[in-house]
Amino acid sequence: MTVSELAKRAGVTADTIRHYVRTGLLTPQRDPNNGYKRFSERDLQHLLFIVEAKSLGFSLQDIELIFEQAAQGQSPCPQVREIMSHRMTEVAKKIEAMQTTYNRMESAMERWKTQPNCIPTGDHICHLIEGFSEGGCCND
Amino acid sequence: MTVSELAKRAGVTADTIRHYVRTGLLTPQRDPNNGYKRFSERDLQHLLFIVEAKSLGFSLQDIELIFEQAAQGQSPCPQVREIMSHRMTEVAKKIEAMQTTYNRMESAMERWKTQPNCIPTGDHICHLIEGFSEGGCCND
DNA sequence: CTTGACCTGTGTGTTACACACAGCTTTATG
DNA sequence: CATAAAGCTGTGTGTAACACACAGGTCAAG
Repeated sequence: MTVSELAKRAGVTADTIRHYVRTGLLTPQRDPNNGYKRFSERDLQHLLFIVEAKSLGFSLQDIELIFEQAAQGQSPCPQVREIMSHRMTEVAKKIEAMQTTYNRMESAMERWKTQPNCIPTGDHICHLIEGFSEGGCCND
Repeated sequence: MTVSELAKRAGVTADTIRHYVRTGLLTPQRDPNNGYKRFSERDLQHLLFIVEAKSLGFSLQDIELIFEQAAQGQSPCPQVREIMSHRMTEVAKKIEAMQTTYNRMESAMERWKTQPNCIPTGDHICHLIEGFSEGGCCND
């Protein structure tokens, strides 16, 4: 398989695959004629694994670790469980942070409805943002 | 002010400030004696603006745009409103995607409780992940 | 054989900083 | 005053996971 054939079969872009090859997650052979990457069925299997693991929140580094474990004939399952709980708390934190930001954005938008545009005076840049926490407005 | 003094007054790290300087968001003078960055009160004001805008979901590029507008004496407010609504849909999408991932993670963890560890056979890498969507288990 | 369409590998850009590191400053001490 | 330790500085580079640009190679049609 070439890069684009593999990409089509796995539902990812060719660039994604190239990225995985560059970082060593996939190790295709090379066509001696033109230097093109040549992928096997096993490579496809690995790629599908990557896609699924990513959808479960694993990072590419996590996945590389799992591959290494498995390549040594060792069960990656204990690591998988451990990494997963790490990632879960991480993701939870990120969601919370983004939600906090989103809430701030909503309340800003709400307040801005009643605030006019203002011209920078040199003392301030944009009253919509500046002193938003304190509730100031350019016409106060 | 030096970098670290400014950092302390704004509650950010010195590296953050150095980053803003490198990208042109802050433009301190230089101490002719030692080449150190020298910040003014106006720089502090700009930095505080950056911090606040970031907490409202603006990117550094957005903020640079706002600075440019204001520097030309034009009101950045219309742009600010427009960018904000862009960013809000972006953030909402991200939150949704992460929430989806999180839900998948939760259900994976739940299912894994009853699944034993398995040893890679060459046909598979980790049954916990592989075929998770189909509900397979290494002992099926 | 040539034209055009498509595909390839490699190099670089993206976001918002954190870290490493050699060298300069400042402070404490003798 | 000399010196050594502690701290601070600027610059260079690394991070995650790709996307994009681009010069050149490949393939089918004519």
